[in-house]
Amino acid sequence: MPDETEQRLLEAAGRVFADFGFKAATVRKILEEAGIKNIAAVNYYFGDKERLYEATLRFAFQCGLSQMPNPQWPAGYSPECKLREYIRLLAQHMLNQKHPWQMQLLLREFAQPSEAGAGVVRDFILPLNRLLWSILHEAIGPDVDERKLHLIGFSIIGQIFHQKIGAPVIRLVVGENEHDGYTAEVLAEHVADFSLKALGLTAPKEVHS
Amino acid sequence: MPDETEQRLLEAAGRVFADFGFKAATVRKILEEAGIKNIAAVNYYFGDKERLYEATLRFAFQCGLSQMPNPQWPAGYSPECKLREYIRLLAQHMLNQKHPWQMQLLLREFAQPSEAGAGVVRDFILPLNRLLWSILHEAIGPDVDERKLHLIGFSIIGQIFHQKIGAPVIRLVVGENEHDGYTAEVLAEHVADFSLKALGLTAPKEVHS
DNA sequence: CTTGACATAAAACATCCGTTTGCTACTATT
DNA sequence: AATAGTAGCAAACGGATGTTTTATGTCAAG
Repeated sequence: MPDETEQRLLEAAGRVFADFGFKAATVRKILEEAGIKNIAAVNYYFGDKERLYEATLRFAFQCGLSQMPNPQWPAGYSPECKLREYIRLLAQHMLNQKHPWQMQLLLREFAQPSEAGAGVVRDFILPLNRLLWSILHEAIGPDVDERKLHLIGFSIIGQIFHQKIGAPVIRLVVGENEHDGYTAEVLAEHVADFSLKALGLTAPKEVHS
Repeated sequence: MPDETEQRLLEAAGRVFADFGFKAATVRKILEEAGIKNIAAVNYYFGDKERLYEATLRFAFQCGLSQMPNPQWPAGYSPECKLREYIRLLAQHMLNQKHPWQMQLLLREFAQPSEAGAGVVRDFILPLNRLLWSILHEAIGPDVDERKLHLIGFSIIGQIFHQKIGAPVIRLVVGENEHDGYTAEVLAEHVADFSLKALGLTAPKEVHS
């Protein structure tokens, strides 16, 4: 089956690239991970290693990340609820990812965008920010400096990203025991509480706790 | 001069390791960067590439990061001011670093701790967190869940780390023009305002803006 | 049945990388 | 002056890696 091997190649490449980075990931390791004995498969299907990487990036984007929120809320939905839900969606999407390598790969490009990934990352990050900005705009009011709006957005996203990117170190700092309790739901609720209060918004659903 | 070359080797290794990561950084590239023609210098002074990496990590830590705050405030200093100052110190230290590769190297270990760097990173991150926790403890009161305290700390640190780690993407998102205005002072003030309000603390120095 | 395109397999190639080795120059000690 | 230790240098080695080439199998169209 022709395209089946190509698919396995992409998934295996995703895992290996995510684990080791572009340079440290070897073609032979990817092939072994994919269970393919044909050493020339990468060059046969993708030309060379670099184009395999680009394809893997695009694959990770289409497969797991373009399905992100873009939720359609009913008219009259309060901005507070929208914001809380946005945070919950983002946290769940980043932390409960079924295929962890997809997010790992994107985070690699996030910290050090390669030429290949700059466009892809921007296509993923920018809409995420635009949506958040529109919510914030609605929540705070129209008379806010645009730069302030951006900074608030980064403050919110930064809290979530930090929990994802820094997870290994955070685990060391608080101990495995406590860190196991850092589920997406717990983190989302904390970030939402923290951020909503920072914006001076009444926090809905704060009955419990 | 013997130790001079060793020093140049360490600094060059720092830059190259920070730029390319451990695997992609080659010994020959480091030597070229250091202006050393002796190909065996790395092995001569450090044994092998890996021990050079460890030494570089330790060097980066001692040279630029152990000088971080640990400030001694006068008695009676309000927790609000302490917190605001802590944020400003951390932001300045992370963003205004004279030798960018030091922070870059640490951030690499932050996202993907190697065996060599786990201890070093923890020695750098943990005291930072302990100090912040003590401030928060003082600011909020003794009757706060410890886990909540940790989460608040990560929310604050996460905002700053995100601005550092994600700088390339953030620059793409908001444009170079606006991003050039994201100085350490501006970011610190925003993060402090945001976080202090989230904690329900009165924000000092908020007269301007 | 033959042909030709496609997929797999395995060997081979050229390059790069970390490391080792042998050598030379210099310096301080005896 | 002779010796030992240190530092720099360049060639070379062994191994890994990306890629190319050649050979083999598969299968549908003519």
